[in-house]
Amino acid sequence: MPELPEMETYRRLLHEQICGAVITSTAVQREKTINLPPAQFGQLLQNNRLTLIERRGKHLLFHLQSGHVLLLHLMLGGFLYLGTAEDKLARTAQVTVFLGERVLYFHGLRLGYLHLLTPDQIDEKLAPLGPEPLNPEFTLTHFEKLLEEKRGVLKTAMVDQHWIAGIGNCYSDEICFHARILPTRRIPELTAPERATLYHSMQEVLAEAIRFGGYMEQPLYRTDELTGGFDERCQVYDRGGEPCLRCGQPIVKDELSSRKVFFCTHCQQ
DNA sequence: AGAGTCACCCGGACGC
DNA sequence: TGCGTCCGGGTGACTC
Repeated sequence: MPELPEMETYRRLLHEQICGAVITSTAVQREKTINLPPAQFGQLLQNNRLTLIERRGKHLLFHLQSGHVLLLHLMLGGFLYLGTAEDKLARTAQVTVFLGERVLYFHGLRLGYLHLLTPDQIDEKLAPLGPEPLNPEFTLTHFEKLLEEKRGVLKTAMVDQHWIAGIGNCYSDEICFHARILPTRRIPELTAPERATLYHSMQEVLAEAIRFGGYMEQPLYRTDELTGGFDERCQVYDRGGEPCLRCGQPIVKDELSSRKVFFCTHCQQ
C-alpha cells in the first residue's frame, strides 16, 4: 500500500505537473470520501488555485490559494491518475478534480479520504504524527532517543505513525532486511551498532525507493516512467518462499500482530 | 505502555 | 460467463 516513497513520488510529479493550476470543477462519486456536502466541497474548490503540494507521512496536502488544504490519505489500494476527460482509467473514480483540460482522478479510496480542511484543522489532524525519517533534523541521535523510549517489537514500532511517520508494512520489512536485523526483535535488545545500522538502512532504503518511484502499480499519467520502478527492487516484501536475493535461502512469511512480515532467517539476526 | 481485537470498506481473488 | 463469498490492510477506538 502507498507509503512514504510512493506519496513522495506523487508529490514530486504533481508539483511539476499541476502546481499553479486552477480547479474548474469537481465530481464526487463516493460522498464518504469527502468531509463536506458535495455542493459545498465543489463550491469551495471551484476557481481555487493549487499553490503548493506537500507530503507529511503518508498524507498528501494540496494547498489552495484560499488557505484551505485538501488532505489526501490513500489508505489501502488508493491511487491517483492525472489525465484528461478522454485519457482516463476504465474504473470509477471516487473523486474527480478538473483543472481545465487536465483531470486528476482519485481511485480506490475505499477507506482512504480527501478532506477539505482549514490550516488549523490540518495542524490538529497531523499533530500526532511522528517525525519525518528523511527530514535532515531526524539524525541518528534523534533516532536513538526514540528507540530508548520504545520497548516493543521492532516492526510494530516502525509501522506506528505516531513514532515515525511514513513507514508501512513493505518498507519496514525492506529496511530490516537491509539492516540484517530481524523485524521480530525487541527494541531494548538491539545493540548500539544495530541501532546505527537501522538508522542508515532507513535512510538508504527510503531514498532508493523514492529514486525509483516507489512500488505503485499504476503510472500517475500516461507518459510517467518513474512511478512504480521500485516494484522489482523489493528484496523481501511479498516474496514468501522465494529465494533470498542475498543468500538463496527461502524468504520466510510470518504474521506479527495480525500483519504480514517477511524476512530471511539466514541473513537477518 | 504494549498487545489484542474490531470496525471501517470494496476490488479482486477464488470457488463452483 | 457469472454469481456468491472471503480476504486484505492502515488507522483509530477500545479493551485488558
